[in-house]
Amino acid sequence: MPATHHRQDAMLVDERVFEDDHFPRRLLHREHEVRALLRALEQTGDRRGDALVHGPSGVGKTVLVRHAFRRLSDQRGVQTARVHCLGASAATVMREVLTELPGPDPAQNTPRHDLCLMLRDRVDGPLVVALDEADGLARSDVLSQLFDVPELSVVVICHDPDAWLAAADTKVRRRLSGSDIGLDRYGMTELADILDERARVGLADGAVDRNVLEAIADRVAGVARNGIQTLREAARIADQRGHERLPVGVLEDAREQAQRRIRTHNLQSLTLHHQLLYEILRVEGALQAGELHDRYDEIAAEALADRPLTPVAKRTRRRHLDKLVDYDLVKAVGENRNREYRVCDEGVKPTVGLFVE
DNA sequence: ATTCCACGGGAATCGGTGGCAA
DNA sequence: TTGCCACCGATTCCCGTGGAAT
Repeated sequence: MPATHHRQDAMLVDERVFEDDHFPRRLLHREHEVRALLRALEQTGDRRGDALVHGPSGVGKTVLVRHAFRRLSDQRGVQTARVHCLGASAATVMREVLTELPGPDPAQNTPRHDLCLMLRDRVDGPLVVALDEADGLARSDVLSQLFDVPELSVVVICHDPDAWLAAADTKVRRRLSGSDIGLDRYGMTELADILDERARVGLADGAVDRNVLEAIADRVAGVARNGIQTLREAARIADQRGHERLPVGVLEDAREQAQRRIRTHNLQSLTLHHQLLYEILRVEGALQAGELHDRYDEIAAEALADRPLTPVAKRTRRRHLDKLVDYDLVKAVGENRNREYRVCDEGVKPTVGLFVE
C-alpha cells in the first residue's frame, strides 16, 4: 500500500511482488500439477469433472488454481469464479459465487433458496467455481447445492483431503474422490527459483545472491509464502541497516518478523472479543480452559467497559478460541481436561489497547 | 461408581439490513 | 416514506459425550 519511492540506495524497490495476492507471470515447478488439475476439469461425457486441491498452507494452492483458471478461460472460453471461504457460511459462499458472475449482485438478505435459483438462471455455459480455504465447508450444504447446478463444476481447495472427504456426505464424496491434486512443499532449489523471480522484480539488481535465496528456502522448509515474506522482511531489515546486499545474518530475524506480520494481520481481522481472549492468554502464558474462563470473568467487564460491548458467554468463548486456533494464533496442547492454550508468539499483540493486567 | 466439566453440535434468539407493498 | 417481514451473522441456551478426578 505505501507507494515505494525508488530510492537509489534502497534494496527493496517494488513491494507489490511480495504481496500475498500477487499473481506471478510464470508458475514455476508446478507444471505437473496444473496439467493434472486441467485434466480433472476436462469434459467427460455430458459434464466437466471436479477437483480437490490440497496441501499445506502457503505452498501455492491458490496460485495454482488461478493459473489453471486463466488457461481455462483463455483457451477454452470456460467461465471461472473463485470464492474465499474461510469463516464463510453456506449463504455467504453462494452469494459470493453470484457476485463473481456477471449480473446484479444479490442482496444481503436474499433467501438461500432464491440464491440457488438465481445461480441456476445465471449459469448458461460451462462454469468452474473454486472454493478456496474450504476446510470448514465439508459439512455444509453448499457443495450439494452447487453440484445440482448443470454445467457447473467445483474445485475444492483445502488442507487435509482425507478429513474433508470423511466429513462430506456421500454424494459430495463420490463426485470429488479420485480427482484430488496434492501439492507438497517445494524443494530447496525450486523455492530458490521462485524467490529469484520475485527478487528480480522486487529488489535492486544484484542485491541478493543465490546462496542467500537457498538459505531462505531452507529455513522455511519449502513453504513458498513464508519464503517470500521472509525475503521481503530481510530486504527491509537490510535497508534499515544500510546494507547494499542481503546478508545471511538477517534471515533469522526476517523469518520471525514475517511470521509475526502474518499473525498480526490475522489477529486484526478478528473481533475485539477474540482479541481479548487472545490478550489474556498472551499476558498469562499457558492456561487451561477453566483458568482462562476464570480470568476472563475477572477482567472482561472492565476491559470492555469503555466500548459498546459486554463479556460473552462461555460457549462463545470456546467458539472464539477455536477460531484463534484456526488462525494459527493460539495453540491447544494436550487432550481433555489437561489441555492447555497458549499464544503461538507473544510478540504478536492486538493493535487495540486492551488493559488486561 | 459417581461426579465434574471441557468440548462441540444444534436450535433458539437478537440486532441489523434490504426488499417490498401500502 | 413508512412499516412489515425474511434473512443473515453472531451469540446464547441447551444438552449429550467422554475422559478425569473423587
